[in-house]
This record gives sequence, structure tokens and C-alpha cells, in this order.
Amino acid sequence: MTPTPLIVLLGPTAVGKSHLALALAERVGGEILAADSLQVYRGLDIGTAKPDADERRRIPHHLLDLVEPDQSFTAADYARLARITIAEIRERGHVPILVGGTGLYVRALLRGLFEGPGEDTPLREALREEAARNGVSTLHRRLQTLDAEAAAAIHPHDLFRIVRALEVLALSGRPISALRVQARRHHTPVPGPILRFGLERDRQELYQRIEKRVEEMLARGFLEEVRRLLDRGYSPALKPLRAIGYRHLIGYVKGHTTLDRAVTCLKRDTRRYAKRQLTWFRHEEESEWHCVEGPAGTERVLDSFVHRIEGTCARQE
RNA sequence: AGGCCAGUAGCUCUAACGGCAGAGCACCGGACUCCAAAUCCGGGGGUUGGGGGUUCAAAUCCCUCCUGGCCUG
Repeated sequence: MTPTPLIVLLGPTAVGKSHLALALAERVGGEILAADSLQVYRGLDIGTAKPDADERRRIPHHLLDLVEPDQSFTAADYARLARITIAEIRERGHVPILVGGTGLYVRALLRGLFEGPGEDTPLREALREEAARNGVSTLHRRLQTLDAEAAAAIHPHDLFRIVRALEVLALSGRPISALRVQARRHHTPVPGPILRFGLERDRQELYQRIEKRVEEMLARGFLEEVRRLLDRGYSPALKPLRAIGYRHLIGYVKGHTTLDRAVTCLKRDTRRYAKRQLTWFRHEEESEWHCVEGPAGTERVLDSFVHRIEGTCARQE
């Protein structure tokens, strides 16, 4: 049996991906897979705009609520699970629809990662502590002596990547730059046809939607959700609680700022995030981009997607 | 038609003594291979309300006009 096409739906936050994916799934017999680095955490619902119970009843959703907020989860974990889930959906004869805003997760699935060690939290913490004590440049200089090629490609202030490069080196004994070179050879592509769509929207309209959505999240109890997580004993230092929205509201709950300021910064940082997503996706060269401006935009884009999907299915038969 | 205060980037403001007009926010662009809603890099912007004067040099001093606000009548 020929596999159904994998639909990949990319787009910045608040562009209307979920809404479109749901409608698309209903039209073509699909199931939805989230490609979202925060929706994998249980208990982070409102602030991550996770599909609600009603939406999940309409269409099966996958790759949500996989781990507790204090558990580790990485792009590699995501890619592995997504691959399995896609195969399962196809076995049912349904169309897998991957919807997401986390570019790295989509890339990890579709292009693969290099073969190397995964995350080692204590080691990362030790390195970060060292950077705090002696300055980031100390670590960058060390990387320079151990893996000059990687050091040249990483900005001296970019603690995040410096730590990762040193981590890979410490755990595998091999420079990250060398591992990346051989990465492609090891990657087995996701089988079957893949259709990639990107969603775009007028910038001002997108920003307005972001503001509106933040207000809606607050009205639906975002603040209570944050309090609940803290009451359960989760540290604000946990990765998911350092994310947009959570860190802002934690700042308010802990009394470091006013609600008004927290919300203003939350909106600002969400806008900046959307911009970063657009930059990333813009270079996903194989995607077909569609603009969903205006009230009729979604319907028009939906029709064109369905058309393309049916075309792909027909060609196989 | 009297007096006082203000007018500088889209917004809020900073710029002893006259000496290259700046910061935050906003806006725009970019990087990214196992924390990625993270981490990091870069950019454009101004006839300093208009006009005139003093000066080698004016956002800054002087005159005048315009606009807004306040006070007195």
C-alpha cells in the first residue's frame, strides 16, 4: 500500500495554523501531529495554546503532553517519536498532518541530526556556572583550542552553542564540527511523499492577532495555570518555565514586576519570536508559501491545500 | 491683546560650559543540527516646530512667528 502524503504545515505563532490544520484534517481524513517544543509538556496548556479537549475529540492529536515539566525532552526525542507516529497514522490509512512552529523539531525529523551525544544536564549546568564565574569568553577560548572550526562559527557571546559544542566534545571525544560533516550520510529520510506548506500573514495583522491571543490566554486563566505549576513545586529555572509567557507571568507572581509590565513584555517577546520563526521558515526552501490575509484567506488556502493533497494521492493510484 | 512652560526618531525621553544629536520602546534584517517559545548578531531612521540673527561652531544664546498646555484678567 502506498503511504498517504505527510503534510507539513509551518508558520509563525498565531498565524492560524491549528485552525487550518483542523479543517484540513476533516477534509482529507487526517490526524494532527504537533511540532511544538512546549506543547509536549503536561500542565502547560493555556500558555502554549494547546488544542483543547473539544478539538482533540474532533480530530486525533499526537505528540502533546508527553513529559512532565521537569523531564528532559529534546529535538532528537521528538524526531524519533514523530517518525513512529507518522507510520502509525499511515497504517490507519489516514493523512498525517504535522503542524508546528518549532523549526528545529521539524528539521530534526525531516533532515536528521548529527550522530552525537544527547543532552547532559549536569554538565551543561557546570559549564554555565563556569561562564557566570569567569565570563563566556573563557569558554569560547577553550573551544577555540579544542575545536577551532566550531569556535569560528559560533559567536563568542553565544553561550548556548558554546556549551553544546563543549558538551559534545567532552562526551564523545570528537569535535562537533567533524560530527556535523558526516551527519547527512546517516540520515534515513522519512518515507513517502511529503507536502510542505508555509503560512504567512500581513505583519500588522499577525501582530494584532498575537496581542489578542495573549489577552485571551489571560482571560482563560493563564495566570492560574502558572500559579498551579509553581504550587506543584516546579522551579522557575526549568526549561519550559523559562519560555515566553511563563517566565513573564512568573516574574509577576513572584512580585518582581507589575502585571501590566509583564503583559507588555510578553506581547513584545511573542512578536519577536514570530519574527524569528519567519526568518527560520523563510529558508525552508522546499515549502510552498501561502498568505492567509483577510476573512476569506483561510478558506482559499484550505481549498488549495486540499487540491494539492488530492492531486498527490491520485498520482499514486 | 498680559505672563509662564513646552515643542528633539513613529512613541517616551537624555544631550554640564555653545563643539560630530543619543537611549529605551517600536520597526526591519540575519544566524541557528539533541534546552530552540532557547541562544545570539546586525540595520535604517532626525531639515532638533518654521524663519531670521550672534558665532569658526547653535538642540543649546538672541529676535520673531506657529502649535499645544497652564496661570492672570
